[in-house]
Amino acid sequence: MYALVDCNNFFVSCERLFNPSLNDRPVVVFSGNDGCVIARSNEAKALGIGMGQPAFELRELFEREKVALFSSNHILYGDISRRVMSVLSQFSPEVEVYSIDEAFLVLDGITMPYGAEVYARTIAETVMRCVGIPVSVGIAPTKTLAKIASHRAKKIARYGGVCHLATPDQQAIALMECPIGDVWGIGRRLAPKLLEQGVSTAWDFSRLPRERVRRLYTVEGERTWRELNGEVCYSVDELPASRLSVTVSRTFGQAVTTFDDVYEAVANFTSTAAQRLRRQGSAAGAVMVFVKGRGCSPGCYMGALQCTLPVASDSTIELLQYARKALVGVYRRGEAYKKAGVILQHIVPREHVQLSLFDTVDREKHHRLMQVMDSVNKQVGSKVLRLGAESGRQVWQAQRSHLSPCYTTSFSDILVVKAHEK
DNA sequence: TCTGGGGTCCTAGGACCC
DNA sequence: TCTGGGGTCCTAGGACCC
Repeated sequence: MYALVDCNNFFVSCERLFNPSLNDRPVVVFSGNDGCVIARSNEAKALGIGMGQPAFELRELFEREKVALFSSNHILYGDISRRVMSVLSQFSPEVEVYSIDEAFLVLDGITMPYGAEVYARTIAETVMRCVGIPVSVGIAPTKTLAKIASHRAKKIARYGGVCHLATPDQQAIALMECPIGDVWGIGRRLAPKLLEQGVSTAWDFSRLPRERVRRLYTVEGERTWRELNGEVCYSVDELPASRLSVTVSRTFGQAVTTFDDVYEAVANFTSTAAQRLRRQGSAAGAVMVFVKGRGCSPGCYMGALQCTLPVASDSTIELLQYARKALVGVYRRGEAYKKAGVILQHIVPREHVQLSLFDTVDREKHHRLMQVMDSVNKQVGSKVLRLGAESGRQVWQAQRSHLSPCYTTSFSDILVVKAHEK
């Protein structure tokens, strides 16, 4: 039995946590550069604001309805997420952190004297009391069904935030009421295709012959089919798998033209990516740099170039040398750039790095230096120690006009409670 | 004019080996 | 008309997730 715990309107809930005046008001959180809406309060959803909708389309509505606007504050959301996950780990020895706002819990073998539903309510109440974030809980025999259950927990008021699909009858009803496009694993492409064939609900899909599903929608489609029919195909992964690639990319706050400015951005991205690489104990065998010009395709310049390292590395210094080479290859004078990114590829565990007879780099020295940088930055603040190439005019930095304070991670941002004197 | 960022898996087809 | 059998690796494209 699996429980899916899903935070309600997570980014908005994080903003509300330290700013209760936002309760009952429409609130939205923007993507990077304040470009799109990526989180909405229920009040904002009711106004018809869509997920991913561009901000410029909504300017009038924001004004008229007095919508509270926020730039993404991922430092805050990440910290609150860790707290939620830490509370959840008290309720099951097997927890899979599936995303920043969701986790699967294995409930098998847990003593639940009042049953799974009461247990789920206790989970939700505890998260609310300890962290202050509202969550919905769905319980079912497979992850895909648990997803549907949590959906219902959120959508249907009488469930009060908890939905347990315990019996085959309850599961069948839930499937019949679940539009095919809402099924985990059926996306934007497959849903219209299935609708054309008269498959409009999860139930319809689960009734298709298995061989046909396999033939038309490959093994992934078949797994979804089996999960809907109660057969476990996806188990819980407690340890996050080591990444096969690490990407850091950003849209610039304004168009950037000079090589030095683009390089400064690439240096920052490489540094962040390399730090993520070291955190998982890996080294990368190749660096890819891509840039995108201003405007829309076609006609907008796009370039990407990969550089292979002679020996896989996790050193920011070394990776940046190759990133620079790649950038030199794709950079075109006179072009105005709106976005750039760095992708670390051919990732291997650090201890499995294939050495080279002709290697001239003192890897031990690099490694010790990176360790010092990482530990200092962890204690004192990210990028306090950095490469010179990362500092400069910072003209590429994103627009973030509606950023909230880092209430929980920065001393200067901690809320001050004032005592009013009479 | 203005539209995010970060991932994974699967398949088909081409190129190659014996 | 008939034309072996078995494999690997790589890439592009398509699909999905949050």
